Amino acid sequence: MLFSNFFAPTSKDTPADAKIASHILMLRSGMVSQAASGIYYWLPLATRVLEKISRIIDEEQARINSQKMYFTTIQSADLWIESGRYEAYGKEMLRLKDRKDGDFLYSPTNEEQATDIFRKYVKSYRGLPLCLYQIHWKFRDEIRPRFGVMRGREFLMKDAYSFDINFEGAKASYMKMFQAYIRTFRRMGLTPIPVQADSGAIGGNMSHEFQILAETGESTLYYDKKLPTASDEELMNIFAVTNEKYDPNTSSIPENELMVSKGVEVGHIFYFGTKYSKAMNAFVLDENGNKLYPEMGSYGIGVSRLIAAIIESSHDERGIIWPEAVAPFDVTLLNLHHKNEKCREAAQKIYEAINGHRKCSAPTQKEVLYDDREISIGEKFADADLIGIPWQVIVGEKKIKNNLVELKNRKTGEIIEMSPEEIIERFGKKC
RNA sequence: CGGAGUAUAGCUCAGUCUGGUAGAGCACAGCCUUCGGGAGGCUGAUGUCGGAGGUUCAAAUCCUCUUGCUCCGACCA
Repeated sequence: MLFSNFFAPTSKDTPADAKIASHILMLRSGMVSQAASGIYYWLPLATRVLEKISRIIDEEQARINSQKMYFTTIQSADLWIESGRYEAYGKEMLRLKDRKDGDFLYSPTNEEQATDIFRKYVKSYRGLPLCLYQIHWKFRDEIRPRFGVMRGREFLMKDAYSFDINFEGAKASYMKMFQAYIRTFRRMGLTPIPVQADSGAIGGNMSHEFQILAETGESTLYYDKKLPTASDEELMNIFAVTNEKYDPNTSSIPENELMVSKGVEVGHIFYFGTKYSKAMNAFVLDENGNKLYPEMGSYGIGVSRLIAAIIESSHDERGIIWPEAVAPFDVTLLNLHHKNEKCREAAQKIYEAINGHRKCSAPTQKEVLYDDREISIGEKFADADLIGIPWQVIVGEKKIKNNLVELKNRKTGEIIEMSPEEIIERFGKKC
């Protein structure tokens, strides 16, 4: 992608409304733009990150046989009346009327629809277990939206729904999803902290939140200090709670091994048994021909919030530092001297080698943002650091005389000099 | 929902107290000079002063109503 063609309206000014790093940086880097309170446009840069995150989620869901589909954003109120939540959900739910004066709502969550699609088609215990998920927009009319996309009203959420034949099956599904979430967050360069949680409006009695440590987080976490170094399997059993549940008198962790930090909730999983299957008469026949109401769970990841959480946990005074797995581009190419023929040639050659072979679908292919704009050098460096692509290839006239360019690591600041050919070897498409 | 603010150019804000020609910096467009960390100069374009009503010879400014947005609290992926 050529930066001169790329819609990323960066700014050095900090908008007055933004208070926390992720909000400031998302606005300054041209990722999002506010459309209304708690509602944001997602510009191309942010969209790339949403897609990177979604792909990781998709891969990890596939591993546990959770199948992707789309529920709907607009739902008929009927299902919610049936489940009993139409009244219970309150003002947070956006209610709508169609032209025939029918009652609809914009999905805040989709348990009812998942149960509905299940009961329509699954009639036998042989159809279980089943797990369906989507990554789709939700709307919750928060009393007070704040911190940019961290607490927006409209947000992108991954939500999965599991159906099992009995409690043991449901618990196994819950545990599989638990592990999948740990892997998902770790692949994004994050350290998730699973904490026992209340199940809120979703209902049920087994629930965990996944928190990411961040100074600006809204939750206070108490956890065993072993946690940041634990393996995926160990994480599940390590002590961690939010402040609402922490009681120093009953805590099993000695004070000197206890950590207290602020966290951002990025995932939440629930087991709620037959709450919806019974309310909505979703049943299958078991091997004896008896009615069996499936045991259900639901599993959310706040995809759009994750972007903010990642930035909160990975930035410096100059801008964002993307973990490689979710970066909008793998590498950015800065041509410092666009009037210098050698620089132009070298940059163009590198750009084409990385970006040129669009037919190549090898998994090693890298995406490059080439800053070809005719602007000052300082502005290029500032934008590159602000946008936070993990690797910067810097082409300048001083080095190119000796057939050298620089490879700079955004996170460490480390610079390695190498030839354009070596850059191509490292980032070029390999078919 | 309770409390507190705020609304003037794309952004950050001045001007409002004390009514009298709509402003600055940044950004934007053109030209010139620069060129290893948001450089400098010249020229230029940009506004229903959030909306409605009122007072007045005259309203961004005073009064009334209204809407949006932000912040602080209790709720939430």
